[in-house]
Amino acid sequence: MTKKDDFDLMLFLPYLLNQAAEECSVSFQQHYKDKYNMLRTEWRVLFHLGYYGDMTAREICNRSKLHKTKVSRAVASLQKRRFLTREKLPHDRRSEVLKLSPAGVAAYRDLRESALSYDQDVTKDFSKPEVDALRQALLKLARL
Amino acid sequence: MTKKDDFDLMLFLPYLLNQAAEECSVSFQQHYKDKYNMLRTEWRVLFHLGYYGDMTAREICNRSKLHKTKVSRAVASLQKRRFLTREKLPHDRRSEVLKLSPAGVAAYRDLRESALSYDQDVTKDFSKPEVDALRQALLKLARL
DNA sequence: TGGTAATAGTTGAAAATGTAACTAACAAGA
DNA sequence: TCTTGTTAGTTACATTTTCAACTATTACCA
Repeated sequence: MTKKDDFDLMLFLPYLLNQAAEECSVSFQQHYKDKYNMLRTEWRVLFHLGYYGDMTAREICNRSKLHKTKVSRAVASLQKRRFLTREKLPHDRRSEVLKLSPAGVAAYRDLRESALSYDQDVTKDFSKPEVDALRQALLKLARL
Repeated sequence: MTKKDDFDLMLFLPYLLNQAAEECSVSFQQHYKDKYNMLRTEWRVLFHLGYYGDMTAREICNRSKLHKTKVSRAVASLQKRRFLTREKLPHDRRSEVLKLSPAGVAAYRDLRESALSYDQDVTKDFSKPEVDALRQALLKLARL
């Protein structure tokens, strides 16, 4: 019980992934948290809309794997702060297309810059092939 | 706004890490959640004690980077369910050594097996060097 | 048609988390 | 000793998240 089985906690993937993800998430937070007063889920929604273009909440759920209640609340909050607008679809009035407002687009563009430079900064201690391999591995693990 | 900047959301590290970590965490959850009714923080504490041996809450915080309130609550909960005991240190009565009870050890051993086989399963589509590289990269990102 | 099932999205209550303030114990210098 | 500062850990309160139930709308099919 003192140490060493044939299992190294430090190298256990879910644990390691969580540690790395937390570290990155927390340090990236400052970019959107203070400046735009956004939560993690909110900037994710913003990024999806900014990057992929207009879509419904359901589509965001599918792509991001965020739960629909989380998305629903993030959307409500972004709307209240005029970062996006919603519009019922004429042929299916259950769903609504979400569109970024000009302010939303501006915030997206700004945060995209932050993200880009953050990404460069966090990967600067890796070689190009290392980073590519890492991203591919993560994509596979995330089942994307 | 429609697509393609010189930034790929899908490859943004904090996002990708989060997706991969979520996927793994959620799918590993079933092992400790249903069987032992534990939360993520709780099995983490259990694993630390099981793997590294008896230690104080503070030491768990340092190693795991979990916040002390989280650890405090996890410890309280594990104690209530008789997975561990606490004992004040004679020379510094602020801190307490945490020790797994026999039930705690049993749970740890059982979950360690699950973890081991889960880890093997999730990495089975990678070559050995790939997995090693991945773990090293994650260790670096997590600043461990 | 009418009836059942499925889907998009919202809401309320319960559980979990984060933040800050707190208690208790120690430390160290005047 | 007294005062100030630090550390281990807990608690209270506000914010988030989760889960399940809900509304409204569409889909299917007898």
